[in-house]
Amino acid sequence: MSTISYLNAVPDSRRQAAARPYATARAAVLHTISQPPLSTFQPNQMIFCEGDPATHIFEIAEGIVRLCRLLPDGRRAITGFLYPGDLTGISATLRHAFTAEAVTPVKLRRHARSHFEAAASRSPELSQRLFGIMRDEMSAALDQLLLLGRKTAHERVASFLLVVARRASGIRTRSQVDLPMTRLDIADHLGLTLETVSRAFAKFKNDGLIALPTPHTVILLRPDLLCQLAGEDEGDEEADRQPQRVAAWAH
Amino acid sequence: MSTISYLNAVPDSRRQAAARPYATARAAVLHTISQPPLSTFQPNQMIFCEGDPATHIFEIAEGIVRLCRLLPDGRRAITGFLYPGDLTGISATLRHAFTAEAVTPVKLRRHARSHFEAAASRSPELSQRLFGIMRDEMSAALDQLLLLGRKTAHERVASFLLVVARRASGIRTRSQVDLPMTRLDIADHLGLTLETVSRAFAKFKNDGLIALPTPHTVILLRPDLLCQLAGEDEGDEEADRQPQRVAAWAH
DNA sequence: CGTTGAATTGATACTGGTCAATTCTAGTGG
DNA sequence: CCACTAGAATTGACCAGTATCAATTCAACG
Repeated sequence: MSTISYLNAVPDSRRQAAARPYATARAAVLHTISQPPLSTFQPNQMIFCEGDPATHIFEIAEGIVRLCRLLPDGRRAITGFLYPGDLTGISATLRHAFTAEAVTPVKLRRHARSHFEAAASRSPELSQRLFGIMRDEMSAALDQLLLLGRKTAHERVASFLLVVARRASGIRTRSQVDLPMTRLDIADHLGLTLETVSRAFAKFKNDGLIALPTPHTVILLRPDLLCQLAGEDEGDEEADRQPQRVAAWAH
Repeated sequence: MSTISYLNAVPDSRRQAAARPYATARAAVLHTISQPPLSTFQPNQMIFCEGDPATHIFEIAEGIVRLCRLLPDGRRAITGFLYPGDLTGISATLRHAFTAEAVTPVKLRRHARSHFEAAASRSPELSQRLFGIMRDEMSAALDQLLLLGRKTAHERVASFLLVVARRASGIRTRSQVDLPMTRLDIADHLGLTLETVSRAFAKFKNDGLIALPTPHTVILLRPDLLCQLAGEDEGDEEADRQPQRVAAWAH
C-alpha cells in the first residue's frame, strides 16, 4: 500500500481513454443472466482486496483496473490490467488472490457468485466461456512469466506496448495507443522502476520506433521493429494460436 | 531448446527422489475413469512441445517434469515443475502453451482429451476438481509473477526452497528436501543464472540457514529465517497490510 | 497563471550477469 | 573396488544493466 493510498485526480485526457467501445466482447455472455446496477469507483480506489471473501464476480463496464499483489514491505507486482468488457473474480473461490484498484474512473457490475454459478451450471455455453476466460488468463500469465524471467528492460517495454495496442484496439496494429496508467503502474507490471520505463520510452522515441505526443499517448511508428525487439517473432503466431473452439466439457 | 537437446544420464540418487509416494492426491479423480498404460521418458526427453496439438492430458505417475517457454533466441523460462500425482494439459485446448520435458526418468499416463471431457461432462465432481486444479495453477503463477517481478535473488532462492519443501513432502517444514533438477533448471525457473543460484546456496549455507550434504539435497536448518527472507511472513502478514477498507462499491 | 503530482533526465551505486578456472560428483570401465 | 571421465557445481574477477538518488521539466487542473 505504501505506494498508493491517496485518491487523486486523473487528467481528463486519460478519462476518455477509459470510455472506449471495445467492451462487451466477453461480458456479452453475462447479459443473458441479469443486469445489476453499475458501481462507480474513483481513480486509485480499491475495488476489492487480496484475501477478501470472493462473494462477487466483477464485470468492467468502463475504465481501467489494475490487479496487484504485494510483498509485506510494500513492493508491488501488477499482475494485469482490466479493460471494459473484462471479468475478474472467476478463478477465485473462497478469497480473492489479488487486490483490484481503479486506474481511471471505473464503472462495473457486481454479479453475485451464487447467481453466477447457478447460471453456469444451467448453461453449457456459459461454463464453456468461463473455461475459455481462465485459459486466456493463464496464457497471459505464462507470457508474463517469460517476460519477467528472461526479457531485458527494453524488450519488456516493447512487449507491453504491443500487448496494450492489441488489447485496447482489438485491431492488430492500430498506431495510436492510450496508456491510461502511470509510469509507476507500468514499471510494477514489468518488474522495473519508473525511471527505467521512462528511459525506454525515450530511447524508442529517439530511435524512431514510437512517437509520444503526450506521456499517455503512444504512436507505434515501427510496430514491426517493436515486435522483433519484443522477441515475439511478429509473424502470425496468433493466426493458429486461437482458431479455438473445442467441443466442451464441464456440463 | 538450445540449452538441452542431449539425452544424458542422471545420478541414481536423483532417480530415487522421483519415486516418492506423494502422488495421487489429485490424480485420484482420474482413476474412476480409466487407467491407460504407463509411458516412460528418459531425463531431458521431451514429453510434448509448445504448439503441439493438445490431444491428451498427462498424469505424472513417477518422476519430475519441467514446463518451459522459450524465446526465439533460446532464453528459457521454466514456468513450473510437476511432481507425481500432478496433471497437465488441462488448461490447454487446441495447442499446448508450453513444452514439457522429463527432469528425472518419468512414467506417466496419457488420457485422451475426448474421454476426459466426456467424463468431466458426466461428473460434476470431476469438472469441479478441474476448476480447482486450474485455480491452483493460476495461484502459483501469480506467486511466481510477484517473485520474478519484485524479489531479489536471495529472496527468490529462499522462496523456491520453501515451495519445494512443502510440495515434495506435503509437510510444511520437512527438513530434508530433494532437488532433482539442476542449478540451470532452478535458475531458469527463478529468472537468474546458475551461478547466482549457486552463490545463494553458498551464502545460505555459510549463514547456517541450510546444509547441503550433496548438491541435490538441502536440509532446512532455519526454515523460519528462510520464510522471513522469502517475504512470506509465515505468520499473519495480512493483519496490518490492508488496515484500510474503503466503503467501496456503494454503487 | 499557479500549483501539484507525474515524467523526464542526469549522476552514481550496486545487484546480478558474464567469462573463466577449478573442484566436485556420480557413473564408467578396468 | 578403485581410478577415470564428463558433466555439474562452485568460486573468482570483472562488467553491464538497472536501481537509486536527485534535480528539473512538464502537464493538467483549479
